[in-house]
Amino acid sequence: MTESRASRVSAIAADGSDLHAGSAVSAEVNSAASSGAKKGRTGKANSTIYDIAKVAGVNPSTVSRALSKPGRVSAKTQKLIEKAAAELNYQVNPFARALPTGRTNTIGLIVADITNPTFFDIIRGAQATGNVRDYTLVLAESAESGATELTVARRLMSTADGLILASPRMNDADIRSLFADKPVVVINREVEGVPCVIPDVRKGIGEAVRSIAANGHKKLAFVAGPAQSWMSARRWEGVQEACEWSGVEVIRLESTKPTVDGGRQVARDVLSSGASAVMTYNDLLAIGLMQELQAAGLDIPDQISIIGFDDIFGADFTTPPLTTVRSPLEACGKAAAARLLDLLHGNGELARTLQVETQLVLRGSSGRSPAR
Amino acid sequence: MTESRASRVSAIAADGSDLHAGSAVSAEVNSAASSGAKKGRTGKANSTIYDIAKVAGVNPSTVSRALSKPGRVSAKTQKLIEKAAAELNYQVNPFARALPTGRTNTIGLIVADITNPTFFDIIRGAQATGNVRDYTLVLAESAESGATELTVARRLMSTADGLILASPRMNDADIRSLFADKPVVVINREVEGVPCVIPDVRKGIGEAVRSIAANGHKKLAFVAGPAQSWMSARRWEGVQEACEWSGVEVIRLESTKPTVDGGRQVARDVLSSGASAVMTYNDLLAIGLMQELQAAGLDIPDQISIIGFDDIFGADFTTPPLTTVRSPLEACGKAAAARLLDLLHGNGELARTLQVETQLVLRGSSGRSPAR
DNA sequence: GCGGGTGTGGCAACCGGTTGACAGTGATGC
DNA sequence: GCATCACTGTCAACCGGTTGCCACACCCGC
Repeated sequence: MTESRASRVSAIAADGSDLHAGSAVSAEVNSAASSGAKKGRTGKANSTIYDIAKVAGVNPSTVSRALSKPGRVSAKTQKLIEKAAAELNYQVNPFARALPTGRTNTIGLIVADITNPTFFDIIRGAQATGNVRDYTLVLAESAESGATELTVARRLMSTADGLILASPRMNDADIRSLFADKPVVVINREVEGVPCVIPDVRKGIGEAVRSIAANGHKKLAFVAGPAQSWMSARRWEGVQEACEWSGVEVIRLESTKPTVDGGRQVARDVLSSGASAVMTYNDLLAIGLMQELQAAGLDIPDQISIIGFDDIFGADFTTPPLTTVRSPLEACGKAAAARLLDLLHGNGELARTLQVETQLVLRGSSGRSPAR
Repeated sequence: MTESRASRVSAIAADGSDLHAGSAVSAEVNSAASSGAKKGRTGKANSTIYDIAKVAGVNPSTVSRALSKPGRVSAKTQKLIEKAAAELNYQVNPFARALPTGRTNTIGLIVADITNPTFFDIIRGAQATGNVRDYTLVLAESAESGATELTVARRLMSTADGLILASPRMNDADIRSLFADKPVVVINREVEGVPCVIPDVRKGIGEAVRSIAANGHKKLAFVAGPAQSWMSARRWEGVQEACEWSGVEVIRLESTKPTVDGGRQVARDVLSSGASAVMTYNDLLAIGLMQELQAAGLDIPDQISIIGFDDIFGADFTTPPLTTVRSPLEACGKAAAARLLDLLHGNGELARTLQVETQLVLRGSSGRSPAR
């Protein structure tokens, strides 16, 4: 039987070791490409470049070149080999390719929590761009901890060609040390010396605060996110700045956690603050806050206006639908992947920060200040 | 236990050559584990079993065995090698391991759409279980098409040890042909001869319809999902059965697509149907429907009751929050992964269908029939 | 006709593990 | 005391591509 390739009998538990362990989810998207040969049964017996070489009557190395070094072989041989490859329904073995080259055609993406909808669109964007350029995106979760994040990043680094860090929790020095090793692109944070993609909060916030001021609100509360969040700090800065500019008084409230629950918990502080408009660090907080305020009998937006951040999936499920400052998350993911791939292919410009624009999405949860 | 460590980050690109193409997202979750050696600069220069062999003064093959064949080497040598491995901060190269064995410690999961929240919890569950057993989960997207699904499945099959198909669109024969090749587990559908994990719709539907009947509703509309959806058919059957049992009249309405938009579009039919309660194929339809009905001035649940299916993320963001029949999606993901791993390790029971229970989650969108 | 340049293909040595076959060792059995 | 056997470790041949180096052809110009 020709080489049968270790039928998946396997066995072997490969259970965990003392250190490490980890797992991964990886999403693959087809692009075009029919699988080649017709019928299903082409199944298992994958062909190799050796098979192709035999059919085409050339050396395996020539096949390898024909398939991966455009122009290295003559047009005639090229045709020959391509025909044979198609005939045998050949597909490269990614492992075999990765072994000698170290090139895996894989980029890593690390997020704090796979199920956080904020990251959803980032994943999708990065995935889409990777897809186009024939790269696999490997997604890793850091469980919201800077330490595990670094561990995970190092491990991922060993099998991926480059890394995208979305809202990383680890410190700048660690990120730079990763970057020293292989290409890295950071999303939602600015790190000196490392290419970054960040939403330009000012435009969206400016629109939001202007809208608030125009609606007659005099006092705005900002519900902050996690203390270590770079993005939360930027948003707070932006809000302060815009408020100063617009002559709106602003106060800052703290949340326990950036979730729906955290939003509920902050409702009391919001009420006692006397603000007639609220902006929250993210949409989940806004949704929780809105639920709690409505439960307390408040009418939104007639009695209090609420504006979130991000425009996540479900932000328009609420009643009234949530007004929010949209971060173009999918665009961030796309841009980050594109930069990373450029870096990998040497078109690497200097490490420069790329800003993508935010914008206010006006829906029902914000409106005129109650005539008090 | 000791050995193993299989860093299996992997992810595998399955990229390809001219044909093929595709990309993947893979999510990794750390577990515990400090990365081993202290400082950061251990960086790139990965050590190999050859390095360990030199340090420990044994043959590389002995190292290989010590690390992956428990009991094959003497305890003394084992200790020696482990010490050397730890010292060098060794991590197996997953590609090198995969090449000769064909074993990738990777399982594939195919969903129709990565951004569909229904699959979210399935992904998370499968991921969690895979993680525990030291397997990487590779997620592939089929773009809702049976044909691309098969293509993607075949490709994934070549790099994964087994496959999980969530709500597959391809036909039974194709699924069986995949199963003939490597272990496959299907979620949300029953395929003769292939292990399946499906929610037992009856319990949840029974509860829902009983609640509807108890609230005095006489006529229920069921908004169906895609024609080729196995799950939609089961739900319709379940609803019919339960309605017969409870003496509620039921009619079936068709939706254009199983999304929020589809829900909006079906609102007219719902209104003209004269039903006072509606169950929809999934939550997205329910949410869209609710929005449209509310926009038309209807009060929910006072004038019409709405019940969805799945209990996706955001189902409780609505006002009123959505009553829904929860499918334990995360449990499905976990169970499917567990079955697949059992299959891979030979503990494979016969192909049997596993049912997980559904339950009614009573929230605000359903209530008493309007006294008409 | 000869030296030099360019375009092509072959050879063989990797990449880093895995594994079947086998040899050396010591223990055990009779 | 010798054959048997279980236990350990080594040897070497893979897995399937990639790539540096070289050889051979062929074309060119002089």
